[in-house]
Amino acid sequence: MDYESELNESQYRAVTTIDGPLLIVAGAGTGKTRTLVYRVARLVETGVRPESVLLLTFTRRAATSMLARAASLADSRCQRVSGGTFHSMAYAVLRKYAELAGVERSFTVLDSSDTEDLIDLLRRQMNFRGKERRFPRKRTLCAIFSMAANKLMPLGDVLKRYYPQFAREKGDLEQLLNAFESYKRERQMLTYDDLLVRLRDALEENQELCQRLSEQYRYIMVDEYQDTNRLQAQIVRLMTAAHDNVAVVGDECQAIYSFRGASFKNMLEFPELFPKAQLIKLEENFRSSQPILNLANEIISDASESYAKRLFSRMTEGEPPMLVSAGDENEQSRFVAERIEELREEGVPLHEIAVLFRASSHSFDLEIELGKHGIPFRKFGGIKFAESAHIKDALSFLRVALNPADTLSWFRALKLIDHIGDATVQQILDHLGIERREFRTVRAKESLFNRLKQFPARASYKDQLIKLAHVLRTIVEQKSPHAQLSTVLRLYRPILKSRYDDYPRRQRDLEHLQAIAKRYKSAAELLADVALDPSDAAQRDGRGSGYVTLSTVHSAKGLEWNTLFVIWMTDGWFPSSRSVEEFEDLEEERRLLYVAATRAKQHLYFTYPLGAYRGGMPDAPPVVSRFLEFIPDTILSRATLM
DNA sequence: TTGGACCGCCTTTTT
DNA sequence: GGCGGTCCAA
Ligand SMILES: Nc1ncnc2c1ncn2[C@@H]1O[C@H](COP(=O)(O)OP(=O)(O)OP(=O)(O)O)[C@@H](O)[C@H]1O
Repeated sequence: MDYESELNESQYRAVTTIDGPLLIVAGAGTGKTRTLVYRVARLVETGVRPESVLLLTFTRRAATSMLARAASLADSRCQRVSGGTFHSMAYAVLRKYAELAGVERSFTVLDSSDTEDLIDLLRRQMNFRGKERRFPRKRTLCAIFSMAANKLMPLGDVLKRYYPQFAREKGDLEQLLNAFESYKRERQMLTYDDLLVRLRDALEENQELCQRLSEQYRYIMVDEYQDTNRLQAQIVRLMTAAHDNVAVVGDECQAIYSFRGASFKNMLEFPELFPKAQLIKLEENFRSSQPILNLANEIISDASESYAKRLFSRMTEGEPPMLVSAGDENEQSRFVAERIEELREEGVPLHEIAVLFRASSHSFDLEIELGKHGIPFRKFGGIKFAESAHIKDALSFLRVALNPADTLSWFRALKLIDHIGDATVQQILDHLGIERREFRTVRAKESLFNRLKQFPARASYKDQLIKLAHVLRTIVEQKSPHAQLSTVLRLYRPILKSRYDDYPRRQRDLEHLQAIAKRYKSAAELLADVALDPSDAAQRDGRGSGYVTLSTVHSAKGLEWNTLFVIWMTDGWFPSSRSVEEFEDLEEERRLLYVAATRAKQHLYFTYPLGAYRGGMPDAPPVVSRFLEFIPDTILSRATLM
């Protein structure tokens, strides 16, 4: 391939600078992703073993599509390059080198709702209630603990800095954290954060592992480096100990994940971690027309911590972005739907159109309206398939069968039976001796599940409990996750119907889950994939092109569309009213809007409803987002729907 | 011990 | 409009 004609001069330099540490700093749409794709292709073409190249991205979806592009551009061997998120890579490494890393190979991955449930369970057991003071709720607890892990900060510092209102609970929180950590360790459960922490610890403590990993991965690339955290930076440093071959790309203006412990300071600190680092800047935007970039520059130039970059493009022609005020929410939805219909008639393919919003619930009304207009759409972000209750219910049986020490899943499965609550589950687990023994072999598991039938059960739930025991026994013997799910569903379907009014929808989800399960040979793989990728696993199939994309701005990162709508540009919604108090939070909202605006290639609309609607800023009439309010008409034209 | 009724608080972004 | 906590009947 002729790399020089496909890339501009600095991109070409980034692609051909192969050895040693490299920091690529670049604005939106300047070809960072393209550069990484070509860099992968180039490495493979010059004879580097594809398996020794590692591409770390923000979602697994991004990695898959980048590798597919590299393969189609150059060499099909690019498909064999290792790609994924830090978390999926950590999972793979911990499984592969379980002994060296000091974990059981059969460890369970807890997704965020499992983690919340576990913390809730422990909090209740430790009984912090009854106190006058308010104790943080489970979501907040997870966020606090996660922040400490990802920012490498002691709990006390996290409290002082981000949660001063709970600083007085430090003692109790530390106690809870300790209980949480030992509970997970005893049962070989790893949260998302643990995947990274345990990998880091293993790399630090075990020279051999460190050595073997740096040999396995000779060339490492990290996309979206501005949204990595310090823990991830440590991992990158340790994994490249033997060769320093690492290229990271990022844009400080697009840092939008600080709520998850990420910090764009990683970009600034990269040269300290890798003193030999070369710096390459990409400046020309290839995505958007200049009028769109003018608006983006305007949004970000108001930033109080002024970023020096200004985006420019050779596509100087184009209409300026438009700000449209609607009477109420539904008028906003109708405007978007009707405009999409017009575009469709003009021949714009639906996959070149997207609607973005700050929070996933903001699109509910639009979803109904698009339905009425017969416009197919797909939604990204928000509630995840794998985190809905019915999917977790069904999978909890597979988890128990795989790892009977997974008490969390026992609670979930047993409590599906009427008249069994927390107390009864605990009695059952005591009866089974779950906490004391190990159950690895099929034999041991079978006799365990048989013992379930001998539990002195009350008449009110005895029959159901025996059925459940039978289901568990059966699925231990079954190999394929598809067959196992069929067994589970025989028990679970009636329960589903009695519990949920909207069971037809949920039943369809379960059928979908079964279809997904067909792709897997073992329950362990299925469960890991579902946990590591709670939304994608369900959406991987059928990447058709005949639909409009609806997405949170966060999930739209790195993507681009010809025509873009950003809805709910009402102050209090975007920026979110919860982020306007703290300066740093507000700046992150601004960067978020910058990310949104720079997704558009040619047409960009912002809409906001004027009609009174509760929420956002209570008791105040809705006004347009402070980020757009004072932008001159020449840069952002205005229209009102009537 | 479970589960239903009631009340008050909070409401985001994701691996 | 949902979730978490509390109170009470069965
Ligand atoms: N040298 C080039 N010649 C032609 N088109 C290019 C070139 N570089 C990038 N592009 C195109 O510009 C668009 C933006 O590129 P890309 O997605 O790689 O940018 P990015 O820096 O990753 O963007 P962002 O950070 O905003 O997600 C893509 O459509 C890409 O194909």
